[in-house]
Amino acid sequence: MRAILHVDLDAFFPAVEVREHPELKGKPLIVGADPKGGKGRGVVSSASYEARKYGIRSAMPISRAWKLCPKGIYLRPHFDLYIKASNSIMNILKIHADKFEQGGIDEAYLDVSSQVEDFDQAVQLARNLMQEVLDKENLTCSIGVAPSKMLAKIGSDYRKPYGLTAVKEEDVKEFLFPLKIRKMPGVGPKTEGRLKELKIETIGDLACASPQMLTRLFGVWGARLHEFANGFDHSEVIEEYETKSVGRDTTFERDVDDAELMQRILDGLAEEVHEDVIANGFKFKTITVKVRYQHFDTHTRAKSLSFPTNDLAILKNSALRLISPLLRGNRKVRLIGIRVSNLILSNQQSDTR
DNA sequence: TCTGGGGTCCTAGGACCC
DNA sequence: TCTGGGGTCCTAGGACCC
Repeated sequence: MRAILHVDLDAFFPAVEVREHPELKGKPLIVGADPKGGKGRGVVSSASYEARKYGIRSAMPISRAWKLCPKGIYLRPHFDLYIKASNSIMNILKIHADKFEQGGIDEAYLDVSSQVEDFDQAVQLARNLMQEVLDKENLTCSIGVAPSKMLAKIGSDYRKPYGLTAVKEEDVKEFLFPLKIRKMPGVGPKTEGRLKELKIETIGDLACASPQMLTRLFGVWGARLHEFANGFDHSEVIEEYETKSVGRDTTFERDVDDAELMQRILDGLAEEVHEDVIANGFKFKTITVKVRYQHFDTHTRAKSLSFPTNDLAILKNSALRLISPLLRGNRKVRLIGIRVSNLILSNQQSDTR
């Protein structure tokens, strides 16, 4: 029997802020960009449940959040605090898992198959974990218990906050089919729109759709969607991921057309990326720059070197050469960024590719 | 409503090699 | 003279996740 837990911390950033400042408890709290009286540029990172009552959600423009709830308490994120709290909690969870995979700052998958004799014991383990995290860290989480990662993830979201949802093998279809397609991990706004045009609204509709048609329209992803909808997901809890790329980008407070300013900012971003690369012992072969113009159309330019390097001067020069053509033509620029990929560990010899 | 910053994965065309 | 097929790498763009 396979038993997977997905643990998801409830409104994590605001919850940590409340823990540090108990007087904030019960207030509509919005962690994200500076709203600047409704003129701010940026988005909501995370909103407390009280703020969600006003319709405020993660990734919503902060200016819109301000209109919905001008009296809310708006905080800049304190990532150092969140990372510390996250690490403590992950260390608690890890102990109870055969295999452990962190899926972000506020969530993790645990394969607990050999820790339990049956499904009911897995549910009890989840219950104990929720209690242990609350006792030790004074933060709440929600957990999904299921035979697969995908179902566990949908489960953890099903009864938030401080909710436990267990989906047994024999109940999979009954649980899954009535859900909206958007609940499926990997179905975002675009895929939702395309599926709705095909009159596919629920996971049950998706399960009954022709897999050939889904593959034609969505490629390999379409085939997986169909399998997921029918409850098939054999993906494993992966202990270690390797970093594939390192990058930095920045959005200007106002759209700019000053090429010299942009060059200085790009140099600064290159220095930050370089620091990260050195700290992790990487070399890189590919450099990619990104420019987002005034109305959000975004372009990238990439160049692969014939050799891996970690040299800052090469990084800066390459980035400048790549970005220059994108900055001609006096278009106002909203964002610039730089990323390196094709990484190898710098203590390895160079022709590893 | 007007869209952050950190990433991952997929697609598709073209170059190039055997 | 009128054009194969498989594999890999590169580049640009797009969808998605937290």
